[in-house]
Amino acid sequence: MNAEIRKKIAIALKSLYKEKDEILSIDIEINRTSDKVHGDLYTNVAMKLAKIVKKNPVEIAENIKARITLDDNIIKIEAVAPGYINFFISTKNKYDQIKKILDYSNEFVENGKAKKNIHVEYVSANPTGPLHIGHGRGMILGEMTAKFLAYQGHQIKREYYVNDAGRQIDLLLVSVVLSHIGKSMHVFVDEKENKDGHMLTYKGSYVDSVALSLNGVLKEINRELVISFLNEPIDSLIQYLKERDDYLHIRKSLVDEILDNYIRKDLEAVGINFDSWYNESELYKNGNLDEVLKIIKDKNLSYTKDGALWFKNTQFGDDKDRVLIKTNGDMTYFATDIAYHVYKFKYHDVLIDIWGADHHDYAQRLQTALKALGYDVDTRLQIHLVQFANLSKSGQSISMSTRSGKFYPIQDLVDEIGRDATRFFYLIKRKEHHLEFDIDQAGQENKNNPIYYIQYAHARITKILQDLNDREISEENYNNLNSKSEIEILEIFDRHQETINKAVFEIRPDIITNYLYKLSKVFHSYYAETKILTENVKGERIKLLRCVDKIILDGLEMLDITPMDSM
RNA sequence: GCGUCUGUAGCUCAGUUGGAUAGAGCGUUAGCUUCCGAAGCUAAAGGUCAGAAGUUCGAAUCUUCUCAGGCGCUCCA
Repeated sequence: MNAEIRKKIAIALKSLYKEKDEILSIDIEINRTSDKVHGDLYTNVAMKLAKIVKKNPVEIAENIKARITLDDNIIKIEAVAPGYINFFISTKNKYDQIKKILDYSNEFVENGKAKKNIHVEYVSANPTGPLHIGHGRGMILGEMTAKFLAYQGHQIKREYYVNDAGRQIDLLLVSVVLSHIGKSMHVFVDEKENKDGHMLTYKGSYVDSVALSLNGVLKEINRELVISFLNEPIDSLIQYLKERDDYLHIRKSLVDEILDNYIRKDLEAVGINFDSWYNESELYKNGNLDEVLKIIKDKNLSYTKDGALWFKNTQFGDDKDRVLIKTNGDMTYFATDIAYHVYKFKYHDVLIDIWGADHHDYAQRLQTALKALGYDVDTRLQIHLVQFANLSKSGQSISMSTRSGKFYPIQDLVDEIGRDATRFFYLIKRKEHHLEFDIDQAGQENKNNPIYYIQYAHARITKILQDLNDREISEENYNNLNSKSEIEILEIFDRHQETINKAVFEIRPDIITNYLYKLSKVFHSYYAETKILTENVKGERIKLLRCVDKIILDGLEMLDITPMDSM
């Protein structure tokens, strides 16, 4: 409808101001009125024009109005102060929405738009323990990003980057070794000195189970020798482990154990899927890392100082230069991440990283480095930062640390409130906003819980359609759909297409959660005031319900949430 | 201190590209079951859109400053 009106106005403008390009190129906005008194749609184009042609906006509005003819759809036009042009749309047009919605399917592909090969990386939590609720938001938003991009018609690869070669793995390894020799609670001297109470080793109870599973792999480790390292800084023990012939084998077993028994299961519980898993250690093996470091050196983007290799970040506006290779020879994440992205660039048009907002600074650093290496970062790399979720339970905010073992596993959340509520609540707000996630509310089975409320709408409709059986249904007479809530529902229908499209193209699942909630609200209201299964069931009402149900089902499918026919 | 995200009702949030009188839910208060699922519905009260200035015919929306909160500012990841 908007497009039709826009076209009519454009024609009117052309006849009014044929010679002026400035006017003809003006963006004609058609919006929904906030009050029915003003009709259904309005445009402010006359007020915009007033500035250009220096005339009274109401007069302009009148002129435009005079050049637009009424038809089946537009039954009345008015030009009012301070310059709005209001359009009154026929009920016939509104009822056409019902057919459109019943014919609709989740298809969004815009013709003529270039389809790209896009790599989406998300979660990528260190394989050092179970995933917890702090990972939840990035997990689900990552999955939705990939899904919506696929809806847009792009070719998507969803990848989990496994940091299987960094220091965290070595620290976890030490923790497991300690458990293996029965010294789980040991605290190293450098941990004791750590004033902020920062643990180096992992203290979660899962460490003991992992140690148990790795019993065979660890059996060659000499208990007495390990104990002799306990009164030294932790790096002495790490050094010893790294020098062992079986180090790589042990490390791989450890990472596999964590991935297979924890992370993959956690992801499965929430319904997160990956096409591929890429190991950081690959970058060492296949020479990508060395290659990138060589290019950096050749381009004179690095220098050596204090025994470390530094990237010249300050040349590109950063506060300070950043270390690539530490004095002890270890790579920083910065170095391996550059190599990983260079690798990804080889095979994909666009890279998307879904990261926590705490990586903001780091994101810029990485972009700077890749730009310096000559990549078109502005068009080919998007780093989506996801703000933190503050989860609370019983009024208490939950804080977490994998290291100290104090965390709330995502598995527990799923067990408690279910997979679908978990997904829904993480999606309720746009990623740029902080999210308050009240676990008590998400677990409730009443109207306080939006996902429950939406599911309930679907269940009620399902029940009615089931009970319909052999009842007599009258032919649809859409003119009867004129109660307050029926009109309201029709208006929500009218917004359907643009809402879903906006959600998909702006990658905003929150728009869908919101829309479904509003629709459900009006539906429940309608349900309470109108009895559907009367003696002679009105066909138009059944059509209306089918539409509501279809929108809910389509929406839930987009969010990968399972509808419940009964609850 | 610097960077960044945020600030709308007691709480959690919508608010379309700047448009007409600022919108929900929770909570509070008052009501609604011979009837399709009351796991629900209706209504009332509740606002200096953090504050100030600016741009504009018009600002919750744009600009600047101030204040408050989250996150980051390691040879951590």
